[in-house]
Amino acid sequence: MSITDEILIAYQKKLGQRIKEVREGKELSQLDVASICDYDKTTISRIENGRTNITLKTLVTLALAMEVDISQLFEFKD
Amino acid sequence: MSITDEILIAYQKKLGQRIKEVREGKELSQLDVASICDYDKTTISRIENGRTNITLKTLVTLALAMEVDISQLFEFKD
DNA sequence: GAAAGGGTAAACATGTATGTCAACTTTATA
DNA sequence: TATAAAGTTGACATACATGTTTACCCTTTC
Repeated sequence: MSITDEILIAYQKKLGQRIKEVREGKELSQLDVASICDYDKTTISRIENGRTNITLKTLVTLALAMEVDISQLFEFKD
Repeated sequence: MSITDEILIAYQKKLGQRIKEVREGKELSQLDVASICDYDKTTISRIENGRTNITLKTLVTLALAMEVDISQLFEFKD
């Protein structure tokens, strides 16, 4: 486990929290977002809990589903 | 090739251009960044040319190497 | 011309994100 | 209690990002 890996996991968690925050702000359930994205709810849960090294494609899909800019998903502290 | 895929590829290209812009602003070559990240220069070239669905880990690594916030990498139009 | 630096590209291996399903917990509501 | 909705987790399959090597194209500089 390198330092970069630790930073990555911390970042995954913060991004997941931010995605959850945006989702809840739009009053959407994980299942709502999953269904709009045509993802399984498992995927949304994994992302919000910082258990995945998310790809740009997934970020684009989530941002479209929640009607926000991707840059807004990166608007968090640290 | 779905509409989402087309949006993704357009996004990959814009992000790649933005990464290149930031790198050149710091007067770094692709090889410089690759060496700091411990990546092969092939990887940097693929990313800047929008040929890869980049992961968060790679974004974190590039941002650390170029000493910018990840959010700055998403600061481009559209 | 030759050599070196910067960038691009194809091919293959490996690791892992996501797809998918099943089972579980938690919370709310009746 | 029980019923349902929301969320979590584990397991396995598939697709693809990245690691790596090799080879190539441009410039520039000698």
